[in-house]
Amino acid sequence: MTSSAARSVPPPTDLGEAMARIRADGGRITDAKRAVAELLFATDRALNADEITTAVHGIERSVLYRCLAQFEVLGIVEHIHLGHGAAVYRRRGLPTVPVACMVCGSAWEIGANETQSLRDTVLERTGVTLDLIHFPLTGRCESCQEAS
Amino acid sequence: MTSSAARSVPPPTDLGEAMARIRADGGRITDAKRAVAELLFATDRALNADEITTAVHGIERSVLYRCLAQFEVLGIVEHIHLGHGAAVYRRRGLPTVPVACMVCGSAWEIGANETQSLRDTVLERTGVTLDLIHFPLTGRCESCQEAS
DNA sequence: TTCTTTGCAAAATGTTTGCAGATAC
DNA sequence: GTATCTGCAAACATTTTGCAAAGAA
Repeated sequence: MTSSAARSVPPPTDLGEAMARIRADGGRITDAKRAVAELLFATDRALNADEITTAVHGIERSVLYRCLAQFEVLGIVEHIHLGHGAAVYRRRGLPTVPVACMVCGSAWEIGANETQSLRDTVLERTGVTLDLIHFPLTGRCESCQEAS
Repeated sequence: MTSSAARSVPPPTDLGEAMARIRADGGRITDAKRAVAELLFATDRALNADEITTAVHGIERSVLYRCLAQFEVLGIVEHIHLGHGAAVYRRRGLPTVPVACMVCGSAWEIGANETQSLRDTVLERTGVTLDLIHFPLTGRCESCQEAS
């Protein structure tokens, strides 16, 4: 495996392209990888390691993390820290960014295009090209805001 | 200690007001609390537990975390997860939000006022009132962007 | 056949908790 | 005097690592 550049590569358009990318990098297609990839390509929801482990019927934890790490390096998946707990994983290329309430933990998504003006501002001020994926946009949801 | 509402309370304007707030809540002013609070009020930089421990000359780790937790409940400090490592803590009321490069870990700040249009959009779309403090705005800095 | 992957156990990290004795007020 | 705080040790949750055996191409 020739660990490559991750986020610079475009996301794969489908499961087949994802598998091909693993092969092209010298990786092998195993039951574990196929199952995890199929799961993540079958939904737009971001899943945590527990959820994936359950869905993939008892894949070993370290194996799961290693598959996900490989997928991330290859630009196939990305992970998000929604809050203080476990990270969640989703396939790359989804056009939304996460929004989370830091009080109750509820999560939403908004279109990445809606963040354009902030991205312009931050690029100008800091040189940072935002992706807004690794961590959610954080605040308080309506009910938690009222409750305070 | 009558654990109160945290983020809803305005930040204390200075160290004295912070100490008064602890007292008012039934807390005691100890050497540890005074030292940690003085440190955080003496700088605008967000510090992690290691840095605070060093600066406060060997305060016990669990005591430090308990002080910080109490300060957060009282609206005196806030913590930020800049990346995958330890959280950083700063006094509340600073008018900036963190921006971080997820590749190299470098961090910047931008004025909270510069995020107004995003805050309007997210409030309208999701009902979430953003604070953008708990997690940084994430992306790739200029050099990491070029390197990819 | 060769290099990658698995499965298990153990480590690492950062933070939290339980508890007995010390301390603030 | 009494509730809060400290200091220590142990637990905790999530993720990472080392290694020998199994598996993919």
